[in-house]
Amino acid sequence: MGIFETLQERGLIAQTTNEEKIKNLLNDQKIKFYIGFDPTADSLHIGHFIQIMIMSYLQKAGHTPIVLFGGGTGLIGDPTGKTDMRKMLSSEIISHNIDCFKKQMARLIDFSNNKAFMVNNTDWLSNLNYIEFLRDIGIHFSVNRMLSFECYKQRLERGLSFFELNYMLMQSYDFLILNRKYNCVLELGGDDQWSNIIGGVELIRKKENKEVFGMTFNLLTNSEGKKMGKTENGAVWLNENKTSPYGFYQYWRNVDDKDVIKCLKMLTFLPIAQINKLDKLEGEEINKAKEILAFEVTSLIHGKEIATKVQNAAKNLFSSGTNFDNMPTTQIKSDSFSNRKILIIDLLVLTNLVNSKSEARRLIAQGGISILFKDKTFKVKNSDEVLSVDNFSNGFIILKKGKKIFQKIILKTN
RNA sequence: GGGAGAUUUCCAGAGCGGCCAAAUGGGGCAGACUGUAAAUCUGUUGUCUAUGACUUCGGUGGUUCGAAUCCACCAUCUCCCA
Repeated sequence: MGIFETLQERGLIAQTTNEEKIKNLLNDQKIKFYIGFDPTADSLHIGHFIQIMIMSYLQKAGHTPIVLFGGGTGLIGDPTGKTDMRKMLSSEIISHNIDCFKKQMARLIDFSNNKAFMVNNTDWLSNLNYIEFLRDIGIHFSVNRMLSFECYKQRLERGLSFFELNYMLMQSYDFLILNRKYNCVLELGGDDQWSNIIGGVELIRKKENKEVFGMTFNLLTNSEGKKMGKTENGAVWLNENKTSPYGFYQYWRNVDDKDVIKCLKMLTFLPIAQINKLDKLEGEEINKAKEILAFEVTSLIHGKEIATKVQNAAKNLFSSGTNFDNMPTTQIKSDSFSNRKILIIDLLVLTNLVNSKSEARRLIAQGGISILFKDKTFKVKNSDEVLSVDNFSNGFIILKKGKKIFQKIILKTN
């Protein structure tokens, strides 16, 4: 079975410009392909992760990935699928973001010995001459046609600036340049990128009289069709400072029953036969599949060692073990105490478990906070309740918010 | 350039000059039930030194005992005409 079939089997492939030819290209030849990344944040998130997985698959199959950083296009912002115009970013922020992306990608993609390339489209976009660009590239794009694309239709209701409309031209131009410079013949992307991708394929056909290809991948959506990887903090980030490995693990541990198999296929390298076995699990047993999913994804991102740690931490907490290692921890200094005592509400705010004292009071009133010390659990019943230094006789206590959120509080004696 | 309209709390979207910290829905959070799932039901969802006080309804001023609500100007956006 070829690599194309592997991707297909895992439910990754959404659309292709020419399935037969792409299949042939990927299964029987060695090609260069590219995926673009917009450096709009200082960390990759789970949506990017799928793209990286795919690059990894294809690299292992002998193809050469080109990672394109949209340093130039990032200055515009992709209007696709966005209801509002994106914030414009300064070039300093963008280059910082690119550095962060590089580090994270290096985990799964081998950049040594020209096995993969990284390029930045600032290199060719920033020196463009407006008139030449219009004559050379702009002439090949029909605005009528562009506006008929689904992705722009939404924006037509809300407003789409000329500025943003150019995004498609620039992305298409990227493909043209990469084709000329690297002989890149395939552009990949999320399914929301479909129209931008065919823009490039058509441009190359018109300019170079060559046939190149495009293929998109399914976005990670849950059974209700909503994008996955969103939390109250915005996204599930790959950077450990933005989403802790423990939080990352927990996100996947808690996915809906209906989404586990899909996630296993799309986000792990687990053999399909093994996934099919897990698919047979029912009822409570599905939790096993979730554990595997969480472990596999976490180890791909944070490494096996950390994944093992956080998995143990989670297991211990939820099976009421007594091992509190490797869970999210906050240190507090003893000078946060007055008279060797601290209000529990204040502690909750201090540890960022809540955003305000009002929220803390509300939670306590609804019975959502408990404290664990000296191996016993106490529900906090009153917002006047106080914790004293003596309660830290083990050196720490555990704060519990709701059923799943734990925080270990270490008393730092300074 | 001319005209019409909009801007409300996380989002959508009500809002009569006093009874508006602001309806309703979504989302979030918590409780019950569970399997660290879903569904369902309940509560909650500006802040604080907390039965009261304070700060919010694009911005700045004004009218008024009193303004999210009225007026003026500014900003942004949408629509119609050129």
